[in-house]
Amino acid sequence: MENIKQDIIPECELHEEHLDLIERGRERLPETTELYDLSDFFKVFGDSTRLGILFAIDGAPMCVCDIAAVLGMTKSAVSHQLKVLRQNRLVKYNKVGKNVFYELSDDHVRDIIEKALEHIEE
Amino acid sequence: MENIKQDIIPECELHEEHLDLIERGRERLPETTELYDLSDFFKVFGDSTRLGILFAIDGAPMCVCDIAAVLGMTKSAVSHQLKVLRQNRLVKYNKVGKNVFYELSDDHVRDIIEKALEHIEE
DNA sequence: ATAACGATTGAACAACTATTCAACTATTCG
DNA sequence: CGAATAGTTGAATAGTTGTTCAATCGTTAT
Repeated sequence: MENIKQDIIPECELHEEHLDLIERGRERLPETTELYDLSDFFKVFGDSTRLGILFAIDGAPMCVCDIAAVLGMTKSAVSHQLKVLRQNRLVKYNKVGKNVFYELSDDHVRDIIEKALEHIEE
Repeated sequence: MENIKQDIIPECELHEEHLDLIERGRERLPETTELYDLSDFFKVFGDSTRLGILFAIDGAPMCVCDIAAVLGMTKSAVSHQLKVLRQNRLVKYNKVGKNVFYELSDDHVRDIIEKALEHIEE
């Protein structure tokens, strides 16, 4: 019975010829931790609820209740996602009485979303 | 027995006062489909394997086998992620004999990643 | 033809994520 | 104080996602 071909770290016939190509490819890779930070950052934008929140508060700070009203969601669901946005420093907040008003932390956020929209609308 | 307070679409005491705020928030929201397209787009970047592929092939086209060697992964795993990148038009490919060479589809991709890196490195 | 190789694919499984529900904190107001 | 309101949080659940494994497709070479 034959040894089943395992797919581990592969070397194709061009491997020897491509050794320097592979080496240069490896050099272009950021460090593992940076790669993870970067993908984590994008993950935050990869959810329509969180994006919705960012669009909603872009321009005028809003309280959780109003954000929830805009999106048609529960306060709880919105609050959970606001926590993610807070942890990633995409929003800042301001407590006034019983209400907490959220706004975009800076213009960077807007920039990134606009770049993506440009790419999509092609 | 009391009616348990449900959290449905909420109206806080400021609701009346905030009606126009909420209305303007709603106007800032893109259409639902656009919001989904946008978050789907970001989801593609929200995975370190896919980002790794994009960095690896940035500058020089590479075959699947070599990309796998750079990342230390199986061809299968890489191929699955290349499929996602293809479907989102972030890479284009070129078949040469038995090999398939992948490269970035345009400079937009680089731009978006750089913007994000700027934000992270703060 | 048939064997070998690069790449792709579908199914299965494990890990992760978003929403819901219920309980809880903090602030205001009677 | 006690009741009401805004918001947060943890646990549970349902849905999604990434990798592995095995099989398959397409091209090249014998």
